[in-house]
Amino acid sequence: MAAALSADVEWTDPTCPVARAVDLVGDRWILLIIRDAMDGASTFTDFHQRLGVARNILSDRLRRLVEHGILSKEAQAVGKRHVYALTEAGEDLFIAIVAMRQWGERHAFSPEESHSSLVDRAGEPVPELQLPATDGNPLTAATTHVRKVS
Amino acid sequence: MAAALSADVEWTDPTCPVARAVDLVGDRWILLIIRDAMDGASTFTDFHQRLGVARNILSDRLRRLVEHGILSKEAQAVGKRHVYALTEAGEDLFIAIVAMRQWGERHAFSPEESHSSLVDRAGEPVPELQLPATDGNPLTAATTHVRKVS
DNA sequence: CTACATGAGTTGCATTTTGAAACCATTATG
DNA sequence: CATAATGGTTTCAAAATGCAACTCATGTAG
Repeated sequence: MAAALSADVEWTDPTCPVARAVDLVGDRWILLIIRDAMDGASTFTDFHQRLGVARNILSDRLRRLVEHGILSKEAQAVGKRHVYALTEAGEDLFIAIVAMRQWGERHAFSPEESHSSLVDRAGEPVPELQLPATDGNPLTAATTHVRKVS
Repeated sequence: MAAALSADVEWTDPTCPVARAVDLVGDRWILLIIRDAMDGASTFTDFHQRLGVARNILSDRLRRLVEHGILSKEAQAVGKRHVYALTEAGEDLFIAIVAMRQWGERHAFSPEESHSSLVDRAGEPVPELQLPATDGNPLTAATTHVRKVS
């Protein structure tokens, strides 16, 4: 498990993994870039067309993601020049994106609105994430706490 | 499951739950506010001291979170005046925050750095989130895809 | 070979958002 | 009564964002 970061980052809160994650990927466009990368987008134009983000901003975000080891950028010999691909660290954001998606499905749509959904290869809906304790009941914010570093 | 939103939002991508979630909570300070709310922060001063965010920005984010039904704001009779608390929709972000935390633990720390950790009431570390398919293997971006709305 | 199109950006501003500091209004507290 | 704490708002400078236009390299049709 290599570190995702080669460039130096000014951490908001150096001992908190949530804060470090937010420093790296807690940006509106970055999260949507990763969503689209997981859905098959791979070139600058892919991302630009899907997101409708300004080109300079897209350029900046792609560069930062490559610097931080979340995307890789490879030159292709023929045809399309550059291909962005998720690194292992980028692929590993899958659970986080799914968590966002499932929260959005539950809380950002009214009952009569329809939305896209995530399905497996058989076309079956992906199940809901949960965090079972050893006793089987789901853990929540109320049943857990942060143990600060010593 | 009531909708989280009372105020109108300009959705970046109205049919995508990830995009709607990002529109509501995909902001650096918002995610850290929710983290701290889950860790016991409840007043303006709590959040300000923990985050070190500018007061006007904090004020704006708290207002937006209340507008969108993620936090509630209640006046207290005696002592501290206002108390912010997570609504049901806010509590339900627990899994998403944990996903961010676990990704951060895996990819934003070098081996020799230490970080805070999330433990249950018994002091046991919270297990890693995963998304098992019906066959038992974890689902990934490669084994799932987005089915667009019809 | 020339003209045009495509991909992947960069540059130059105008607008927006952010951040820091100061200010303000209401309770408490000595 | 003077002072402090709480929960903000205002002001203004600096940074980030967004849009349009420009660049530059390759590929493609005539």
